[in-house]
Parts: sequence; structure tokens; C-alpha cells
Amino acid sequence: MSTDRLSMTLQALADPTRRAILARLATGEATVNELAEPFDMSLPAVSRHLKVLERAGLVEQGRTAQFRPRKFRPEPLRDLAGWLENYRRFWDESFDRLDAYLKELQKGEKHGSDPKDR
Amino acid sequence: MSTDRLSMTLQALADPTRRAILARLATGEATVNELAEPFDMSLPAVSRHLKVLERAGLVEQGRTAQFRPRKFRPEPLRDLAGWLENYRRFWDESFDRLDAYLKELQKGEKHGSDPKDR
DNA sequence: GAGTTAATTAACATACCGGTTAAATAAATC
DNA sequence: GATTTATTTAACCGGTATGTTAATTAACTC
Repeated sequence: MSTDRLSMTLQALADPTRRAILARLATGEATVNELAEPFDMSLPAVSRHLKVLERAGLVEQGRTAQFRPRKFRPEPLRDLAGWLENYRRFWDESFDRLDAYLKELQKGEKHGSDPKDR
Repeated sequence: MSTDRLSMTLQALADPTRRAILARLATGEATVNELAEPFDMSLPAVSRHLKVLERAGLVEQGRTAQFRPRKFRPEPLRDLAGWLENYRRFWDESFDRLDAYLKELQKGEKHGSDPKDR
């Protein structure tokens, strides 16, 4: 397997079980047992899927007592989205205007969004 | 390997050689020999990479004399981008405003963009 | 400290991936 | 029709992925 960041991310996501785990984690932290519950699969198998997601930087391991709660890390997805942008013009008809809008955002708001907006 | 569309797409993209091939094809059609040229790899190896990309629907095979020119198909990337959108809010600070803008686009322009714009 | 709960590691099996070289197929050219 | 050019298929190989069950580690609980 290729070991560059993007390849690892794509590889990690190329499995429905792992995408399901990620979707679950996007709703909040969870333990391995909780994550394994929906799947017809042994615990070690899930544990290994998690290791793949961790290697890709999509999941982070915490530690509380005998629990190792997992947490979702979106950064690799941001990078993947960035790579995908190179191809958006091939399918997105309104890409030109979207692109213009994004450039506008970037120009006028280098400081980021107002915290009270969230 | 998982055989659902999204998994196949991600699997296909999870290899730097295949991403390079795709990048090349995004600039226009090319034969297998042309595609293989930049790589330190046998022709059959490239041929098989192409088959993976084709299975994912990212590449289409043409036929002219003894040549089988390959063509880029962006649709699976559009779908992947769609999937990624579910997670954008996790990393994009300006997602709220972008989302608003996209909704605006969708509302006001159901007919698509003006052809003369392209 | 014995037992329970949470999770990983070890050992193993099967299948797939990505590369190789050699042979086969397909169409053009001499 | 023999040769050249383009490409795929076949046969093979080593490494890795994904699953299993059994054993181990780690921390809490009684």
C-alpha cells in the first residue's frame, strides 16, 4: 500500500465498515465496543479497522480508565476535498461562479468567521 | 474488496500511479503507451491500473484501429465530492455562508447556467 | 487478590494487490 | 501473408488486507 497521506486517507475510506465507523464518530466520541456493536464482526476486526483510520489521521485515540474512546479528526477529509477541487470544473456547471465566490471569501476575510456566528 | 460504487472509486484513487494517470487524462485523451510513458513500470501493469479506474467508472475506453484511447469520466468524483459534503462542516469555518450561497444558487437557477457563459 | 470489563496482540487462513515476463490478440503496413 | 505496433491476458510471485479464535494486557470492582 502507498504510504503518502492522501493514499492512506483514500485507502482508509475505501471500506464501507470504516466509513460507517467514521459516520458514527462524527456524531461524537465512542468506545470500541460501542463502535463494534452495529457490525456482524469480531471485536479485533473492528479494532483493526480503527487502526487503519488512525494511521490515516481520521481517528484519534483517547484514554480514560480501561476505555479508549475514539474521536473523529476531519483534517484528512479537508485535504481530500482540496485535492478533489482540482477536478470540480469537470462536473460542476456553476463552478466558475462558485470559484469567484470562494476567492471573494478568501480576499475579504483572512481573519476567519466571527465566533458569535457559531 | 467492497464492490459498491463509492468504495470502488476510493479504492481506485488510493494509488498515486492511478491518480497520476487520472491527472494526465484530465488534460485530454491518451493511449495506453502514452499513459505508461512517465512510469517506471511495465505496460501490463499500467493496463491493469487502467482496468481498476475503468471498473470505478473514472475512465472510459475508446477504440480506433489498434489503439484504445482512454478518456476521463468525472462522475464518480462528483459523487465522492457529494459524500464529502456531509463532513465539510467539520473543517470549513465558512461552511455556513458557503452553504447559504449554494442554497441560493439552487433556488434561483434551477434551469442551469447560461450556455453562453461557457 | 479474584473476577469482570475493555481492548489489543498473536497466530493463523484466505484473498487480493501490484508488479513481473511471456504469450496471445488485433489491426495496420510492407 | 509476414512483420510491426498496440494492448491485453495468462501465469506467477511476494506482500499486505481482512477476517477468525485464543491469549494477553490493563484497569476497575467486589
